[in-house]
Amino acid sequence: MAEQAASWADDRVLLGRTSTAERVSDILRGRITDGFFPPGTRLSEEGIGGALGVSRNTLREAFRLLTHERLLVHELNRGVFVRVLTVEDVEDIHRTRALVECAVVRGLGEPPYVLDAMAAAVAEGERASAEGDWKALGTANIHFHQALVALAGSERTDEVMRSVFAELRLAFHVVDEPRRLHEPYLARNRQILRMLRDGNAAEAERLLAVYLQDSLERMVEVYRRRVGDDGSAPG
Amino acid sequence: MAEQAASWADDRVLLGRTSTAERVSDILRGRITDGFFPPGTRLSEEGIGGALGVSRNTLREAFRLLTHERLLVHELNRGVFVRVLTVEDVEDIHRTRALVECAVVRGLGEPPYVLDAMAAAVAEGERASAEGDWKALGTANIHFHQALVALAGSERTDEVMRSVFAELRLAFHVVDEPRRLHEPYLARNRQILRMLRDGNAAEAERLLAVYLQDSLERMVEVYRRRVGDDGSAPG
DNA sequence: GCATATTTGTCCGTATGTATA
DNA sequence: CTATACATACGGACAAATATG
Repeated sequence: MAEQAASWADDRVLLGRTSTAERVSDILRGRITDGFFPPGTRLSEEGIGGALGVSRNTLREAFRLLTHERLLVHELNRGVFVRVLTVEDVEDIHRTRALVECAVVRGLGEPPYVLDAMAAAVAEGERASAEGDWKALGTANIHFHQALVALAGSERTDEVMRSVFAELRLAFHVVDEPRRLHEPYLARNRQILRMLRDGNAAEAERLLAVYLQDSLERMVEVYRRRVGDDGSAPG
Repeated sequence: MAEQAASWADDRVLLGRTSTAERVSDILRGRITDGFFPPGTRLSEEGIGGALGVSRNTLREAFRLLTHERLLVHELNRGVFVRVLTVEDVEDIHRTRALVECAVVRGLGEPPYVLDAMAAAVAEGERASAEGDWKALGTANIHFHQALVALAGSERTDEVMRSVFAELRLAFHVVDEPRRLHEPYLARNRQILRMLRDGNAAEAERLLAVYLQDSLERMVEVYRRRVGDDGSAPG
């Protein structure tokens, strides 16, 4: 434990800029989005703090950060848990996505557009699909939509949606049927990209709206089977 | 100081539900949006903690909450400051508003719409204007647009935009010409509300887009004079 | 440039309150 | 109802960084 603390200090000297709490939250965020801490898991202060060699106060700061990213829920005097999304959450996430993503496409100016990041995400998805790595395919799909949002050129919008997409990943870990959930959308992403390349933003927007509607329906269907209507959420 | 701590404890017994850090952050948020702590102010741990009768650890948690709401900026080993928005921030805020608010109006279904909250905000603005309370008029304008966003019925979108509007208020405190900044928009809000009442969402969206564009231009113009192009931001 | 005082970053120990077995 | 486990919040301590003279 003391040795761990020493290595932390070394890191700080090396890269200097971030606080201990931020680095702890980075680690935990990775564990959560990777599914190592599945939704519903309780993160005890003593357990995690001991394992990572940081004090409770520092760890609590990291918890606060992740709570505000909606990845953890904090129940007074009970502790923090990895968030379990309800069906209503999933629906609201898709509402927000539809609102923002379609507005981004509609707000595009004159073609041509800078589509490198979206093309890269499609390629990433094709690689993952060829290797049968469905979890990676889900990640690639999210990258595609993040790149789409980035076309708006708004830092705030990017950040907001990054957090929404992180929530979406929580839902992925609950249903855990990655192939059925992600494979059908690779072709659709490719199609949307093609429309944008052709400068046909209107058709791209239409495809995107249908895409999101379908995705929501399939998600809700599978989700209901898995967790029941109440979502068995702690809150 | 000890007496203050005792009163805190009493409060907790009374209303029971929220943590101390949350209540502290509520107080500080009020001080910031009221302009009591203007942008650029440094909030010392000792000073604030002593005044409010809470420990440093608790206060730091409150700071974290407000930092994630973008109201404070945290500089390593230097402390927390009330955020000073740059011109780029103001532009990005308006980009986000245009994207979301216009998308909300476009996404409205069949009329009639539930416009009570928007009507109440207009009435609030008329009252403030009649009394010459321009700060309150600015608040009423924000309430109008929050109510507009709420028409989408998305909890996440509401929360996201609440934070964006809180940032906007920071900019208000920098320019500090409240009448010039807020008075022209009361009539426009009334007009948008009328269009929605008539079920003419398309025209309402057009008016809204023009509104936001004008508002941004005026804001940037006044803002540049006040803080210079760099925004004199700490970060 | 240097020495000092101030402030933050991190951690610990502990008393109290709350939830649960 | 009691006992246990845990979270909340406080105060103190020391190192490290920053600000000040």
